[in-house]
Amino acid sequence: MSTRTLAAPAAVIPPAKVSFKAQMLAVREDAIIQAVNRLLAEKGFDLMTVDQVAAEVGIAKASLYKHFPSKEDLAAAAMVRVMQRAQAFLAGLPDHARPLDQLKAMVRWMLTLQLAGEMPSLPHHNSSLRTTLVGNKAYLDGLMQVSDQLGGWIEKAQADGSINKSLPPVLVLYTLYARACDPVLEFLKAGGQHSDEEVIALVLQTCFEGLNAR
Amino acid sequence: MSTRTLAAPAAVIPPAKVSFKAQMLAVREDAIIQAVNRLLAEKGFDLMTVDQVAAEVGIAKASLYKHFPSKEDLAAAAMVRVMQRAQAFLAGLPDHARPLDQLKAMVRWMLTLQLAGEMPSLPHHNSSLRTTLVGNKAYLDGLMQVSDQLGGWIEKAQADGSINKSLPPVLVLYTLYARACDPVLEFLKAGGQHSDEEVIALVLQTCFEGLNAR
DNA sequence: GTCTATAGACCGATAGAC
DNA sequence: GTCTATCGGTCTATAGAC
Repeated sequence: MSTRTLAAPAAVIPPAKVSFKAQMLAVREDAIIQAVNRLLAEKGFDLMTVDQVAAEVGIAKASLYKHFPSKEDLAAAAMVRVMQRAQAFLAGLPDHARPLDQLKAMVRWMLTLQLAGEMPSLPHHNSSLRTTLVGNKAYLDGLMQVSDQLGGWIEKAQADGSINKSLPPVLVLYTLYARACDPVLEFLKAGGQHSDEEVIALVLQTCFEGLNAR
Repeated sequence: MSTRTLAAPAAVIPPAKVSFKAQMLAVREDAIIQAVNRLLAEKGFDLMTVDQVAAEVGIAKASLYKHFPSKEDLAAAAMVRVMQRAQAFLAGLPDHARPLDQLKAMVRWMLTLQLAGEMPSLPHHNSSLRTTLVGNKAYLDGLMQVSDQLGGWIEKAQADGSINKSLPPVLVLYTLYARACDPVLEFLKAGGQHSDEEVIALVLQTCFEGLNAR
């Protein structure tokens, strides 16, 4: 990651060589992060071992530590990637849509990610992991940007009357974020009575419409 | 536990002695379970060590294994206790209330338990733990009874029009259960802007009323 | 004196780190 | 590929009850 930002200007060092090395690093790092992401989604942080990551990528465990100094940093890198994907998704949304629909689209994206087994699950407890995440600027920046975007839509949606004005915006934001680790998805999927699309539609409905009849 | 069910009739063995030993065992078992429950709520299963449990109870680790054959069984015992508390709470509810209010009362109870730091948090991943739980009759029985009770109220609430009839009852049940590990509580509490009672009221509202304006 | 339960050392495995 | 720490689980010497 830092190799790219610290790379010398193209005029000083032949761009092809630097770009090649950088590409190599980037490609392998991406493979690592993808493996970490998948394993985090499948087993969670605690049950994921660094050996499994190395095995899945097909490299030596020691090579992992050339890229990431600890298991916590591996998880953080996966979260950074998720944030980048989230930002990319948000950037691709049509900006003329209703704020409520933007929010629903975002939640739908998170639910889809979770059902696809690509949503990392980190334990809320575990102080070392939290410390690493809080100290990761890329992650925090991504989280802040996403939160700002969503927060803006929330306020707009409350202003236009589509979201309950009496709810604190931060509650709405947290409630949306919580869908990223909603166990209801897993339960419903395990029941086998509904397709993925139905599961998503149901959870979206309970999230925005609630359980009460209208 | 089996000592009591296998105890000889009072006429054969002095009841005081048996009762004393049994009481000792029961009291200590309860202390163990209480400690496990607290540690499970505070740190989660993976970060809880049996040494910590022994230290908190004030007994030797080996003594723990006189009562429970494994760490997983410790967690299961804590869950059994939670289920018993849930059943006791349900039994204490006025049976003339509206089904919707019964459900809300139950969710409120779960949220209160969580805020009090008494709701064990178990990792959904972790096959050995799941195996132990599935094999624990007391836990399964408790879960089934609670689910039957809630399921009955859900159907009644849908029949009387207070809960959305288009939602599968099992979705409603899972959505209620999910409040037991809702990260929104933790987030809101960390924000420090709301009292516990406000947090509970807000989460209850989003759960039943949703985020949309009515 | 015997028997049980305890305390605390101890072991083996596993996983993170280098 | 090794080193070390940690943790789940066991073993043994001992203290205290009867």
